[in-house]
Amino acid sequence: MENARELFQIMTRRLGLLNKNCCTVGGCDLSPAHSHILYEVDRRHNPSMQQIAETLGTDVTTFSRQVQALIKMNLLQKTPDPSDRRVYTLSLTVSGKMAATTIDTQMNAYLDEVFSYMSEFEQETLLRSVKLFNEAMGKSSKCCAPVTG
Amino acid sequence: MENARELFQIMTRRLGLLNKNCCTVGGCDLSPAHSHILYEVDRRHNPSMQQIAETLGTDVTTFSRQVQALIKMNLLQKTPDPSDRRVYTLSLTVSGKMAATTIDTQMNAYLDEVFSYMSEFEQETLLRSVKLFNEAMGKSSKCCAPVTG
DNA sequence: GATAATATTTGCATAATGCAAGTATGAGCC
DNA sequence: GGCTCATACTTGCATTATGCAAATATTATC
Repeated sequence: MENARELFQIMTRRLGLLNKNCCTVGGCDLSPAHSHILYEVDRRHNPSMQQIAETLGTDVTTFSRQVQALIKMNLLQKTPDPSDRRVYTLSLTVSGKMAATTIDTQMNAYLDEVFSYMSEFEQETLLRSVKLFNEAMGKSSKCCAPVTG
Repeated sequence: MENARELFQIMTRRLGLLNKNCCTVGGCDLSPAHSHILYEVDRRHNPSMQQIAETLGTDVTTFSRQVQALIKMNLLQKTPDPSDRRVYTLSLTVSGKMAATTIDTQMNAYLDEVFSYMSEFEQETLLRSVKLFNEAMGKSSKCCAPVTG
């Protein structure tokens, strides 16, 4: 396990599995895709549908349907933007906010458990490194460019 | 962007998009799922179907069909295990090996580009940290346990 | 040699995806 | 104002992906 790609491949695979497992929230069984949407809407301020879809790299039509599903589950709200009536603004319902928080807590709990196998110093180094890595990816123009954050 | 989950969420999203983009290899347009299979078969020695499916966290029946698709694309081979005829052993064809290598190269090239926005020291620290993190996840019993490597 | 366990495949029903086309609103220009 | 074009979002439709239950074939157990 020497080259960079290898390390990241294994890591993302594991985190992906984690994502699958951590999405069961109070009866509702959220797919990773749905969980990602809640996460992203939560961290933004009244984003439009298009913005979130682009950020997540999802086709808008697929995204439209995912949003419909989340609305039906009473986790998401769609509000028409008064300044441009073509646009819909997304926000979490109370249940949606709760679901997002629960998922976040579960994920962090799992990460804490993993961190227990690392020293304090190693943890901090890891988080600092990932932060720098994210920033570097943000600067890169090659691909994955639409992802902000 | 302060808690651990947040950092990893953003990172995996970006790397996921990268995976999507990097899978176009010589005409063949591989899905991330297919690419993961090639990757995993490549790094193992004649694994069984079950082993790979479990490692990737995929249902065996879904996996069986993914394998069929890759065989049809002439990237993968299925050989009956002489010592247990229930078992099929997977291996890459020459084209499959080539595809896997190409993807690996593309991914590493992209990562190199990203690394250009980081200092030598930061890169090394990142890779060392991720390695430790992977090992820690391997030790964790909570979830994602089946993933070896 | 009968029964249980394992590895893989197929049937089937469901869900996810994305392109093309449709609707509704806004912007630019005469 | 009114025509044309661009934009934000939704629906039709065909394709693909998914997973459970059941089938098949082989091996292990007793």
